Amino acid sequence: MTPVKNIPRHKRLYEILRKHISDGIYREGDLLPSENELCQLYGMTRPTVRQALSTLANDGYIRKHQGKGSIVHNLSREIGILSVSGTTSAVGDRKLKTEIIVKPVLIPWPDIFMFPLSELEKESGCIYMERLRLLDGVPIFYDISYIANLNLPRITSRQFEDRSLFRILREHYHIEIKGGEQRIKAIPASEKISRFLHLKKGEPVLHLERKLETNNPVLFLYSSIFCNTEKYSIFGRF
Amino acid sequence: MTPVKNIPRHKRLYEILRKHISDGIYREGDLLPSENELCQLYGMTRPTVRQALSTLANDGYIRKHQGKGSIVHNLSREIGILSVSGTTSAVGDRKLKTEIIVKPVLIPWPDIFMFPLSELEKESGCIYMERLRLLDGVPIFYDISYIANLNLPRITSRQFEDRSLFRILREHYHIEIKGGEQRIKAIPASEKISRFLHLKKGEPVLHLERKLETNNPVLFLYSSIFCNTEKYSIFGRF
DNA sequence: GTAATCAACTTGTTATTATAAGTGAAACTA
DNA sequence: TAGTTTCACTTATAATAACAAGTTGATTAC
Repeated sequence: MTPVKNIPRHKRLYEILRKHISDGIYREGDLLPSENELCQLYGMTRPTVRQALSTLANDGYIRKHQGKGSIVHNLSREIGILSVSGTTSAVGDRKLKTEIIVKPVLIPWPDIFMFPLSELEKESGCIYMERLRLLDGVPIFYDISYIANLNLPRITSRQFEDRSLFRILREHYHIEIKGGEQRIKAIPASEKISRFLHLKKGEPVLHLERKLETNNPVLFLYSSIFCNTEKYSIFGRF
Repeated sequence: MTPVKNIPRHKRLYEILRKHISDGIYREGDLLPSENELCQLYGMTRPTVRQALSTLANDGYIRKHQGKGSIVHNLSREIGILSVSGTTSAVGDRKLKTEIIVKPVLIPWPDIFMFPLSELEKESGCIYMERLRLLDGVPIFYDISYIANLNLPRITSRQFEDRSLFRILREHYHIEIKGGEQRIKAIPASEKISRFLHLKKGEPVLHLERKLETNNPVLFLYSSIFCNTEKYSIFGRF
């Protein structure tokens, strides 16, 4: 199997440029090479290049200006979980450490769940886990994940310590996140949450309920995330 | 002045389809006409149609499936201020009533501001206003807006009651929102905020700090928004 | 009846070509 | 000098073409 070269060219260019931006080869405010230059550089035609640039712009890495060029716009490095977009999650994984609180277990779905579930999902049961994510040692996210138990053999016995859940799903099960929806609220911290996030009970906590869609049209990831936004903000772009 | 027909075809198709989805002509789960059918229907070629569909997909109105078609995905009707994208704001303006608390006034910028300001902005002063936005009579948003006083004659004397700020800027000043960034936090309600949002002091409030970019590269809109998320959530898609 | 195959449909990818429109700086004019 | 025009460059829009790849349902073979 040669899974390498089947990636479309515009996606490959997207990844190259995104990496260059992340790595600082192109820096904030820089003008990217013009579309025609990119065509020459990477041996593609303009529609292909434009598709890559359009995705980059959509993900907030660049901003396009007619008559001027594409300007790098990478100042998003707060906590970017709002944008999972694209093939790789835009989170700065570097300093974000993950602690498993409840290892993946197979349980029945909760009676009342934050999103409606399909029959198929209900039947197959739910893989459940709880994780705490720390930034520079400070607990920031308390993350409760739910996944339907659909064609995910041995997932409950995998090592989640360092790798992100997304990466495991991609590398072992060829599951890619395609998009999703979320609800955001400000709520008072419960006893449990306040303990994990080092807050007083009742203090404001950001609560996200997310449903992520995958390339498998019947498989969704659900998560309920509690954020301590005392020191950090959630950052988003649109 | 004939500002009508200069709108590109893909944008026009985008607006048509978006309206049809909003109006319920195409309903949740429906399959949109195929790309080739849309070509025939509206007399366009496939790249043009595809661009419109791509924007729709990006804004969350449809979801595309290779080999299958484009499926309407309109279940976003919570409070969609997270996505300003496109030519019109995706907010359900219908039931959202606006109350002016502080009419637009020209003031100097606050000494400490939530975003860094350019010299040009600092010099020109700041148009300031406060608005309360109610959904079905319940106060949901407390909205503090800041705009640099750049080529916006007579804006402090305009009627903001019903129309949205965005619409006024578009219709009178040809200013379009192109994108932006925002920070989200959960904070305890201050005395003032709790009064306006009908909450107790200290109760959790969602706080958004937004910087919106416009088609004028030196003009930005800033706003600080406090949301009562007790009954409603902020809804987003990605 | 069941399973495999195929055909007709869908969107995805890519190349080619042409023209429009915005930007910015150099050249030109008053 | 100050203002204007022009030009070379950028991205935006749009049509045309061909083939790849995923989906679905009907047909066929067993």
